[in-house]
Amino acid sequence: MISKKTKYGLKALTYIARQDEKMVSIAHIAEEENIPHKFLESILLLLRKSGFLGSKKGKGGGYYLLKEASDIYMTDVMRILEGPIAPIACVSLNYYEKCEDCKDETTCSLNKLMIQVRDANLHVFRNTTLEDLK
Amino acid sequence: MISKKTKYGLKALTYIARQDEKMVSIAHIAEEENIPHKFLESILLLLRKSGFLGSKKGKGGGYYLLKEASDIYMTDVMRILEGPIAPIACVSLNYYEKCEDCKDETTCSLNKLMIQVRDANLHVFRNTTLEDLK
DNA sequence: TATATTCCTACTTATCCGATAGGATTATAA
DNA sequence: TTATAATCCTATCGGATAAGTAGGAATATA
Repeated sequence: MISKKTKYGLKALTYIARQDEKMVSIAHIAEEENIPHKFLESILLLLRKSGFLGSKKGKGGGYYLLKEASDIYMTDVMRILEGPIAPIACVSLNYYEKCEDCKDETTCSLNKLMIQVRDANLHVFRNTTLEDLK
Repeated sequence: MISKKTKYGLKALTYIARQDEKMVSIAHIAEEENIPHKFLESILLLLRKSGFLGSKKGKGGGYYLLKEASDIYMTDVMRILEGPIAPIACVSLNYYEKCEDCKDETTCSLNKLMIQVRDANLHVFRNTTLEDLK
């Protein structure tokens, strides 16, 4: 199950993507999408620092997409918002960690299943961009 | 990411499935698979109450599979150990819950993506049984 | 100068995960 | 009968993480 952070983040990105060219404020998105204002603020800050969004301070300011929606892949967004796409760290491509209790990962009974799950999810996320959510 | 409960549960089930007919004790599995004894105890209790395992108390007792490994589907095991297979409750088949912040689920921008993820995972779990993990 | 925005750090609160404690119950076998 | 070895059961605990909040600093506009 994805976190609320991820859900809110995806909704906000979609909302911004729908407003071509225009700047969108946190307050506006929070209102329209029923997201707690301060929580959304921290999420958009993260998305800006991760290179998805640009921002403008001051009156009339807000957020905007730095790339075309069709160039923003769910693989990248999910990794920032939710973390690993793999169901377990020992088969993660981007967040790999050794399994503590396992003697040998390659012969672990879970290995094959976990890789299948990872790849199934990767397939979906690699073939979906923000454009598809609009 | 799956919980340790799920990981340990799957490993334990696999271990039991490998011992044809024989009873296996918590202590034995805990030792072999490097799982904390008391934690494993609670997991096996759950799996027994959920109908996957039978048990026998007292000296020489332990756990055993109630069905053939090839009849134990990952869909069922995962739902007990990990909960919903869907990435979000509002598209869950077995753990459905209404989305709070959403006006209309069917027109929600996340809906299609979440269903795709759900189905991708379902496909893997429906086509994997405990036999495949042995 | 008033106002509206983002930026930033820290904090709080609640929930869940992982693990443990301690004994009750039950079966085996010496 | 008794010692032993197992599951059964309920409760609890510490720490991490999730979700959300506070409060002001910085910046841009009109």
